[in-house]
Amino acid sequence: MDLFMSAPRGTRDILSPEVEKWHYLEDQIRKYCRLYAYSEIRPPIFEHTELFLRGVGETTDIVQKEMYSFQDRAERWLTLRPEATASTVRAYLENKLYAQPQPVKLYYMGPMFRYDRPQAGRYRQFYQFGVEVIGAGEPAADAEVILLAVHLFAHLGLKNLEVHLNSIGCPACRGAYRAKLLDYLSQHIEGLCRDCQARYQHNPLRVLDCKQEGCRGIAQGAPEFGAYLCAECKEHFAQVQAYLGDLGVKYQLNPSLVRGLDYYTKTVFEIISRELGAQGTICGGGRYDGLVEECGGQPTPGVGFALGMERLLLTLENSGIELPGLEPLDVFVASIGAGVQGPAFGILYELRRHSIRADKDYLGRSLKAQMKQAHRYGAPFVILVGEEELARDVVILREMATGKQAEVPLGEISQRILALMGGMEDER
RNA sequence: GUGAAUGUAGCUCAGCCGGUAGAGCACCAGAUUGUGGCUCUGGGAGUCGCGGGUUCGAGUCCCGUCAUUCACCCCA
Repeated sequence: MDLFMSAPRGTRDILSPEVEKWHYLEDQIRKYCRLYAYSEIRPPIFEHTELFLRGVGETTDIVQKEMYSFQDRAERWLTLRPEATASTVRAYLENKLYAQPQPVKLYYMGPMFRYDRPQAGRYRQFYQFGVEVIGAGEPAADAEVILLAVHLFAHLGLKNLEVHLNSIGCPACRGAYRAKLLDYLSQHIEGLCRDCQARYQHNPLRVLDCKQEGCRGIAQGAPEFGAYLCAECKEHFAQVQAYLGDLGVKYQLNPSLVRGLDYYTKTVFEIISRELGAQGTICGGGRYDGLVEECGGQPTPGVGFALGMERLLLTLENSGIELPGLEPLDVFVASIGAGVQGPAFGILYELRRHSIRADKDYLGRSLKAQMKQAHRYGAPFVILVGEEELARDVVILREMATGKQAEVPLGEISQRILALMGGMEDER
């Protein structure tokens, strides 16, 4: 196939019957956001590149090698958003949301873009749902955000998800810990893998998360961050855990959970599925108390998460959870003979005006073929429009399940079907 | 960015030591001309991912390329 005839690498088309599952998920997500009193924000898909450099952090993998950046005709540097927290914070400042009652609780849903090697559960254009609570530094806000995700997952029927929790402290205590860690690692530098020798330079905390045999051994002996958290961070983390514990949210402490974005402070968490292989993180997030200030605002705390829609769908599928698919048709209108096309089309419109989901054949096919089509669409009723009947101002109404047919006057079609559909509702 | 596997009809796949492509499902049509689900019969379909090489001849061997998948990396 010619290159231009296939979607770019790491992108794809989402079609029925999959798209109906997306609709369902999106509906449930909106329902839960409403329940938790979050309002939607729809930031632009691209932003000034500078926003991500400052917000996400110059040393992160996202900024260094995964951004889709380009210049527009006026030579502005723009970037397709790789995540939406930076945009949300920008919008918070630009729209002066700090002047509204705090905290501001927002959610977003939409495509993100990262130039990365595609893999199961990893795309270059992928969809995230995320929430942000800006203006609340209390541990309860951390707990609420985690609870929202956990609650939603439970509602969708997911079990056996792991909530991993850690605290990476504030700039003050992280600095102190970082110094200790660097000191320790410098004594074992020759034992680290090549990647970790690089991490030692720009993000030593990540060494703790390395999966290489040698690095793991060294990480085992590294000083524990927990011991270096300042009093405030320690107390904050303890309260987050207390809230979650009181609500019965199961979680596990994971000291090696670091996360790759620069803006995180204090609480970080991931929700992981074992059904996904290597890309097991469905949901990741944490607190970012320095980000608003970094973007030019007053010091303002924030906490949130992002959830990968494709990974969520994949986990649901691998867990054997069936999501609602394509809705069946209510009525199929079959026409017999070319002369009745006009009246058949009129009846179709009449049904639709009564909110009855209906369709007909458009290829001039045989009645037999039309019946097959009606069956395939799952229509419980078929209206047969024939010349003989039309001459007497009636049509035939066929109930597919039983094969029973009856003549119905033209003017009573919709009411008759609505009555029958109501009857079926009652039986459920 | 690194390593590996895969790439044949819409879908799932078969195709032996190289000899000019097959099955099932799906789709379409028919089985006394105005009726679905079962059955039967027939039909349309593929430049064997793309490009090059070896060979008398390549889906089958070699190289490149693109894509998918898996692992690394990273994260959603």
